[in-house]
Amino acid sequence: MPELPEVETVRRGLAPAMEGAIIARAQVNRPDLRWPLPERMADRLTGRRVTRLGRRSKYLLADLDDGQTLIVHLGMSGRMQVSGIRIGIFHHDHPAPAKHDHVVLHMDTGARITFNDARRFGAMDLAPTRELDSHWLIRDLGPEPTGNGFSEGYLAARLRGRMTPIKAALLDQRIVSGLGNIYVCEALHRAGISPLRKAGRIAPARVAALVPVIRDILAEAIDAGGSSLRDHRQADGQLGYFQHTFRVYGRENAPCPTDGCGGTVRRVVQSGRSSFYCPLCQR
DNA sequence: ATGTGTTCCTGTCCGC
DNA sequence: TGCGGACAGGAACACA
Repeated sequence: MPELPEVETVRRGLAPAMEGAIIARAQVNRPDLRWPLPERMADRLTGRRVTRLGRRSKYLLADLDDGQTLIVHLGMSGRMQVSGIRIGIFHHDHPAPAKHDHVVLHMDTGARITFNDARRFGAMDLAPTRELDSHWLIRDLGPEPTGNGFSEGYLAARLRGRMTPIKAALLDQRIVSGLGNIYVCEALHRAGISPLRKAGRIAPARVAALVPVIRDILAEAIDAGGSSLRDHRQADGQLGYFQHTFRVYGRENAPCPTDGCGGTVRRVVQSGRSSFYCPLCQR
């Protein structure tokens, strides 16, 4: 499900309920998600104060006061929802336990953080905070697309000589981390680049143009609270609304929204995943 | 090294 | 209303 904007949206919603609060009780309802959960996870979380809730790529990172960090990935269908706190004038009551509520953190403030993941492609691990950069899930990640490391020069260098389609290259988390199927489709449309084009065969000026396009689209999506198709919810349960601005994703056979283009959005499957694009204005 | 297809799991939707 | 198949926002893994 979630790509960088959805994870960042969730992080922002969870932070007020988690940062500074103590995990009074960690409820772990099954031994595994995509992989086994950490050994004795409930014991190791109980009594710990969350000092900071960060994010790297699509990973949420909850730093704890004992030098460990809880790493959380939402996979395709994962949600992290907060209850038992007041947001503005609204009080979010605790919901009834639901199917696929795999981990629940009961905070000492009365807040509750529920990790629900039907498909169980999500993951959690615990690792020393100072060793996070060398953690096997983190170490090979490319730069954050919103950061300085993701520059026109960097991207050009990473794409040079690559015969793989640009679609696959942008989905490769080692090249740039945080993009997924939706935002790659949308960014390529805005940049006028076909998802089928070989990554190493894009004119330098067009590669350069891709960088600000990706930055802008992610920033806009975060502002909109992410994109809610099936699973994504903000931490307070609200829907994101960036999906209403999709130009091509999920719009097979719709007219291309580019001014004066007149093309029709097509869907093709690339390495097992749908790509939506306009064959007229994306070359 | 690089590129591609398969796999994990559950839920939903669509056509018959 | 039921049933089968396609498809879903991710990404590790096996293999050519």
